[in-house]
Amino acid sequence: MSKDENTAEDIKPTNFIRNIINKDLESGKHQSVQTRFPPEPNGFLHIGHAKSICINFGIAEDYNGLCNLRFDDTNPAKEESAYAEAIAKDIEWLGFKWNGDIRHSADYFDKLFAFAEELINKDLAYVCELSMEEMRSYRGTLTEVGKNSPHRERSVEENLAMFQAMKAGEHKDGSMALRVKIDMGSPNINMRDPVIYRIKTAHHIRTGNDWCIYPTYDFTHGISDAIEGITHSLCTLEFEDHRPLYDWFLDNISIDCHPQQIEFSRLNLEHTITSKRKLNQLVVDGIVDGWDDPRMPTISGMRRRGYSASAIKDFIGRTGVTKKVHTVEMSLLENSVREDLGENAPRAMAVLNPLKITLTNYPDDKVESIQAPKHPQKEEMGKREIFFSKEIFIDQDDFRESANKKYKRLVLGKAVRLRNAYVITCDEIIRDSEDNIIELKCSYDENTLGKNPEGYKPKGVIHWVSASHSKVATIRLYDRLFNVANPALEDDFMTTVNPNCLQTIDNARVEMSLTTALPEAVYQFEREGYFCADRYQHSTDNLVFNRTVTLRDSWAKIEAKN
RNA sequence: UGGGAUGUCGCCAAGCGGUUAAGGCAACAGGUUUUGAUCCUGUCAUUCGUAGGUUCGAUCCCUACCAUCCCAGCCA
Repeated sequence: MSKDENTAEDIKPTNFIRNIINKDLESGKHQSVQTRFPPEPNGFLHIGHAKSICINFGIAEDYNGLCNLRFDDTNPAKEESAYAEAIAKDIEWLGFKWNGDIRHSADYFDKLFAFAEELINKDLAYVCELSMEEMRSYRGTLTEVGKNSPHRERSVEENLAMFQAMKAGEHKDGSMALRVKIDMGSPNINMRDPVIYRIKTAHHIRTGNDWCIYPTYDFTHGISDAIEGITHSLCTLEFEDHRPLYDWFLDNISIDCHPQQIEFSRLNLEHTITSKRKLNQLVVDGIVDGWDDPRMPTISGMRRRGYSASAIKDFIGRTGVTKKVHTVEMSLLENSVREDLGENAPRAMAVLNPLKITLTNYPDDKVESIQAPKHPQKEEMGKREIFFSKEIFIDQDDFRESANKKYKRLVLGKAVRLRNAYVITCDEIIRDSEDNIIELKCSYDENTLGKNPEGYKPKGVIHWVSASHSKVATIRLYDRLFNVANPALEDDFMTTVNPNCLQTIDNARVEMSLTTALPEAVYQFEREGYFCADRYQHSTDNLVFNRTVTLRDSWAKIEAKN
């Protein structure tokens, strides 16, 4: 089949990892695929994790394989159960299902300890009493080889006894560590006798106070993969240098599974930051309201913003999988969000900055009910009821006293179409004592409901809301969190925070159909953008909508040019 | 200056010795439109980091150079 015979649905993602898997399946190296997603429960998942999730779970799905969720909980000092719970929820929300129960590296602590003893028995590991500072100086530098620890030649028996003593809590934190005996002269610093167990008196979220020694990531990760029968261990580029160590452990312990570690590049997004430390700083410093603030690039933040799981997954799919360090433009994410919401979000009208209009020729007490489509292209989505009356609100931006032909909205003396309703003409401007426009007197053309007026053409279409049949709502307009494309490159990323990343409007007016909006429901407010009823603060009595993303705005471009 | 990686359009990204160098996003120019939205049409790399080489033929192979990223936690 040639490329242009493919429909969009037929196009399966292709990338270097899938190519490797395809070969492994063809060659018979593997009969099935087993991946894993191994987050450390020390923070919330962000857009970068979403990529890893999509790769690991996505490959498992597409190859009819399985993907485990395993918390990489080897550092109790940093980990919290609350994070683990939030992470699991985020993955479920994204729509992925892990294989069996949630795993934990801690589940393998006993096995890991036994493997460490095996290495000692093989004279491949030793207890080292060098302080951290000493160990650093013994390690050498990038260009100078390291030198052997004075404790490197302890007897197996002594090492075994000391390791047991470490485990028994007979030594202070940091006073000694179990190291593996590889090569202090290796050009790869990771191979210069890395530590595999350290003494750390801390309460662990899974094992409580059972242990006072904990295995390091390098020792734990590959072995955990092997225990779980992982075929392809997919991780990010910074672990490339660790691969020789990953392989060394599996080659030197008694285990009959040797997963292949494959590294891909992290996802970087313009105008955002994906460093747990920095995201945490935004939370702690009160720049945002929490890890799930709609401005945060966390999964839960994007969810609260109104981004759907499918939009996020679509975006990840569009960014591809390579080993090239890259930074993706925000417009790609916004495109995925708009595409999804444009298709699925019901329409409604909301006036952000109300300007009152009185229709002088409309009966005082008349109220008309109009059935408006929920989606202009999808009739099957049904209708909603809107109300028309003598007093209405339009947006302040949709009126000008005078304007050139390019301005397709309401102008004094000119006509405009009210979306889903009549054509009106502006007759008079009412001002307050300070010369501010506070009201417009207009006349409506009663023969224009659902049909074009005779003898003249309105300039455009604007949205509106009935004064009597609308509700006040709080609307939060979000903008990018950072003003520069790559805040991580700045000396102090905090100085690039966009002071206007949130604008709150509390006197917006929304049509009545929105009073039944459920939290997390996303609507298109016509001509404005997509808005999501806040997951936590929105209710029938207190309407709160977060702007997910604006509509594309070619008018803004035209205006900017002039 | 050691080791590991990467360099194809503004941003992503296919390509795997013979292609008119896919596609998406962005941008630009038109058309439709009761959302300046959507939708539709068109334009957008004689060139693949640079320089040599191998070959009838190179983005794909070789060599050198250049640029960028990662590594000196008892973090992951």
